[in-house]
Amino acid sequence: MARYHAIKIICAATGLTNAMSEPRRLYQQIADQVRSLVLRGQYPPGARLPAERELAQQLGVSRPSLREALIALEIEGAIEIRMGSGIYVLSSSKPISSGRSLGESPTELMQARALIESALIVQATAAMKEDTIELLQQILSTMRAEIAAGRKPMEQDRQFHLAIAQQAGNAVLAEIVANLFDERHSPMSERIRGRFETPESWVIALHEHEAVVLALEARDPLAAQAAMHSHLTASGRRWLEG
Amino acid sequence: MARYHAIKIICAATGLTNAMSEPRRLYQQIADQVRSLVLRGQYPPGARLPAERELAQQLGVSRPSLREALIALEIEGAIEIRMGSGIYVLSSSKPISSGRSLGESPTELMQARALIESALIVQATAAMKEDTIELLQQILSTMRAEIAAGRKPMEQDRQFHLAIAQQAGNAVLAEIVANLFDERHSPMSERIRGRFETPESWVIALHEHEAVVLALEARDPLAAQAAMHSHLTASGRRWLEG
DNA sequence: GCTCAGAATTGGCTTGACCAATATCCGAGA
DNA sequence: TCTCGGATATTGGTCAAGCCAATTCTGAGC
Repeated sequence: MARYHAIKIICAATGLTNAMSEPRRLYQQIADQVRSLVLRGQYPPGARLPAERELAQQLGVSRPSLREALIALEIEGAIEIRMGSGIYVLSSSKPISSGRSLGESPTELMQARALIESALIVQATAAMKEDTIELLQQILSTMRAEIAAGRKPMEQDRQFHLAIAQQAGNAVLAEIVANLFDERHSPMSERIRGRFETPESWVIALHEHEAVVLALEARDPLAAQAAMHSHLTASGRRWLEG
Repeated sequence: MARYHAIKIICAATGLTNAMSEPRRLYQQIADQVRSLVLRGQYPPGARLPAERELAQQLGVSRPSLREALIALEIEGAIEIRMGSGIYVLSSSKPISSGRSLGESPTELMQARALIESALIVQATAAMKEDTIELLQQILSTMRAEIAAGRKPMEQDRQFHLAIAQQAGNAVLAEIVANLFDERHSPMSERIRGRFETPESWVIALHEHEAVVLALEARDPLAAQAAMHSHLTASGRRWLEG
């Protein structure tokens, strides 16, 4: 009884409906709620959140469920829980304490990709073969079809970046590029991802990919580097800001 | 009552005493327990863990506490929880850059390091703090002493590259740099290494490191990039050709 | 004004229960 | 004998209420 009530409240506040959103676990929804409270500036860094009992009641959920969400946020590094004292918002910038390398920030992940793939594509341009360019164009073609069909061309995206990396002829770098790409879909990252995967954002991403291929066709290393760097930084922004 | 019993059991199994170990939260201790069960091979990737109720009883803790630990492990990507089905062990999450293939090609490994660290040091130069430069000089100083004493300043070498990587302020990139460095000491790589580690070659490497620091002191990104790239390619040559 | 003990607050953890999703089993029908 | 479908058991998801422990607050006594 109370449960359905709570979910309804949460979904309404999040702008989701029960029907379309795949039923995420309650603690994830609660974590989103609390995160948005913080991001909304209602609780600035250093501030203390309401007590667990109160916050649970305020969100219409039970205390154990709230606690699960708080643990998730604690692992992310968004809050700090001090026994007997309260729940405190940490500064969004990475806490000095570190240690928890688990909380890899999406920002840093995309920065790393931008740095590595930008440098890589310079070498790849020099070694670029006609075959590879055709492959890239074919990937883009499939990407267009997927978008038109309302699907997410995630796999094509991966192939695109991997094909370029492989063209540089260094298996170590290619593996790093692949791993960094896949990292975006780790459980951690999935959770943080907002509603960034709209059809519109994929269209924009498609155009950025096309710009990269154009530079490659022209055998222009610097243009390719600029296009790739621009794509990955923009992609990171979309990912985070929705 | 039951609670103290549980903590005692856990601490005994973990080899900790209540007195000396700062009392970590229970869910963290439980997560460690489960993690060790998995690492011990008792539950290989893909295997299903006991049900929550059973596992909780087995570890001597309550179900909510166990659930908190499972959520932490789920976020880490160590396990997957499927509603109504069970808790499954995921393939051990790989570090961002690792894997057996890395060590198999020393040439490519050093090329990758050259590309990444060269790009990285450009950003690091901009963010370089006086403290870090002093740290680097201190590392070089120790390096000189080690060489003079006839030892191999391997650890100082590692610290040097890591300190620069960390200065760029990106944990993901820093981790990659560290992993690539360590990769050189994999069994495979060790075997390939020739006479590389003569005192003379270490002296040359020391001078290359000094050139990097000089460029950093001058706040000259391009010079730093050139020095780092030159160092790593030369280092790769020495490693292979002896 | 300061100190310190006790009360109030707050997180930590447990017990017990019910709901919902999934898996399993077993019998009816082909 | 095999297959299919539904009843049943298993398993995760969530809630309610309560007690313990750490911290903070309060006020009496100095």
